[in-house]
Amino acid sequence: MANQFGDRIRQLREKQNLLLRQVAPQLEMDTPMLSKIERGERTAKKEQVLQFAKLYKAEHDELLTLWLADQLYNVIEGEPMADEALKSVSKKIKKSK
Amino acid sequence: MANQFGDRIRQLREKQNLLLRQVAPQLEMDTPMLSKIERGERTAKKEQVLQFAKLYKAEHDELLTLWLADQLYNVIEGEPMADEALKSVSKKIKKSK
DNA sequence: TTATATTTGTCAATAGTTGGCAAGTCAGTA
DNA sequence: TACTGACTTGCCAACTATTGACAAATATAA
Repeated sequence: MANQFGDRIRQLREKQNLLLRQVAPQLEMDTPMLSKIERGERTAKKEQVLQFAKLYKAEHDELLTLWLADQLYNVIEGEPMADEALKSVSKKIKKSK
Repeated sequence: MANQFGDRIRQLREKQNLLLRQVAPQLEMDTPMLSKIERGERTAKKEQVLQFAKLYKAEHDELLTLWLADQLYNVIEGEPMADEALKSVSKKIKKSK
């Protein structure tokens, strides 16, 4: 499973010398839950991505991109046609702009 | 919602002059269910994509790509960072090959 | 050991999905 | 106006997945 988001928020937390138990309450979750999110065992919800960004003074866009990428990866993981499908969606998006 | 897959299998069915009630039983589903899949109200499961391909003598790869693209689209629909996320996943995939 | 940090396991509650039926619409025909 | 055939809509019970929370286990350091 992909976990770019979790890896990043762990990195941010450690860089700021914060403990799980210090951060978790600020996101209204318990310590085990935050641990799971950082390790990719659970996924953060979208609103929480924003909260993480604020808390760590990180770019919301960066975290959101990682979070989205993880979800996309879960869809196409192991799929032989993954590349084609990704291209097709990219095209579709560009048109809709 | 994206429905490239549904549009395509409807197109295939109509091209071959088949009725919902003729096709549905071959996929072990009822007529309303097939109608819903074609209109994108429900999503086919992966095994069914293969069955559709056989039934309509279509390329499995083509249908699978459309089916995947629909799912990807649902993840990034309306997301401002969609493009970045898609690119990031494409890169990641190429590396893992 | 003891204390602190993190991870693991489990579970009930909740939310989401599935398959199927009954009833509905719609178009064409008599 | 009915009738028929093709498709769609609405609904719901059964099933599956996800959630949040807790206790307990493990790890790390003094």
